[in-house]
Amino acid sequence: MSLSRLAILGALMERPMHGYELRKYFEEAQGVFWMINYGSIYPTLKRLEKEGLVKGRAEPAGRVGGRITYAITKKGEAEFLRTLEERLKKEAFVRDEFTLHLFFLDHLDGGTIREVMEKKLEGNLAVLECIKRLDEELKGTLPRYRYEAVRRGRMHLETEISWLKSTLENPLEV
Amino acid sequence: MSLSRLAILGALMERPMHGYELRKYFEEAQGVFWMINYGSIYPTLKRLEKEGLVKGRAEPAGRVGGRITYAITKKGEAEFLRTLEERLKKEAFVRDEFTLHLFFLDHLDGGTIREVMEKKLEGNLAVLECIKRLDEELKGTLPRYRYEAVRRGRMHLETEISWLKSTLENPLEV
DNA sequence: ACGGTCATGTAACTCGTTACATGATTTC
DNA sequence: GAAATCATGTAACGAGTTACATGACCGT
Repeated sequence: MSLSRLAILGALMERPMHGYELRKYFEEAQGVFWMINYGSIYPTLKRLEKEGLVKGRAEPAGRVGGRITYAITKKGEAEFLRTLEERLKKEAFVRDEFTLHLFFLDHLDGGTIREVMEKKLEGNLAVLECIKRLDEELKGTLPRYRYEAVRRGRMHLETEISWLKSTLENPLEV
Repeated sequence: MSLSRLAILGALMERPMHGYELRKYFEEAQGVFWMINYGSIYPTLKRLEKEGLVKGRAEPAGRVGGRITYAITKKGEAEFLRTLEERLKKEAFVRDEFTLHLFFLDHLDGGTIREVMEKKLEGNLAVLECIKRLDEELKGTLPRYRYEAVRRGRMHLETEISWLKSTLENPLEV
């Protein structure tokens, strides 16, 4: 099962939603970490419904062009739990794009490298602020592992920032 | 330009290689962080050659089924540098699969969660050992940013391990 | 009456993975 | 001479992104 399918089922485990709402949900709940496009949402919902994992109903009923709210079915719940466990158990190889870029960075000139690093640092500091706010706001209200996800994200961001700073402090001697 | 294309060009910036050798190169140089499949290598090499970014020659010449060694061209070098810079400059959104899983972890039972976390911890500790060895072996011999890539990988691994440990120490009270 | 945002959808495309097929060369 | 590894390739598939198209509803 694809990540998008799992993500949608997972969101619907919480409450029924329509397509547009799913997008909002991911933007608000974890937009910093993970996102899904409309181009994935609607086809995936259709397919999930055909397989009986979710059930859609027009709401308000009969309105043309109105929204379709999808709820997860019993079968969908079982499938979600099974898949989540399965995915967690098989070690996923993480292809880190930035690490690959880093391996080739020596080919670029010092000025470009510095510029890129500074921009990354800036971006990461902004995201960190965002996560800290999330953390403050949501502390205590979140389920255990949802909070752990935020904490983990924050820790990795802080590590990245610390690495960027130490790298910037020791510029490449030419 | 796709990641695979960039990766292949980047490897060929170092020295000419044939397909099989490229795979070995990534396994040895950065297998912990990044990998490429044969299913990507050969078609990509062909396409790169058609575009004049690399040049292949049979070696030893004329042998049937023998290897084809590819070297990067001037055009390829220019394209590689341009693309690397371009990619670095546009902020890439990182879709972290494990974070998504984490957001849904509360749906699983405590035993399964513990099992998964322990396995992750074990796996990460093994990879850390591997990176530490790399670090020791290669310290001083690596170009600046290639070494930074290793150091960064190590730092993030240590962060992940520390997060896993602290999470395991505070089991979910049921 | 206009702009914004709510809301659904499709088509074309790129990318990458997996599995398979083939055969040469080396090593024991 | 058998097994391992070197070496190249293809076909089918699955997943995700981007861009586009359409139209309703709401506030000012």
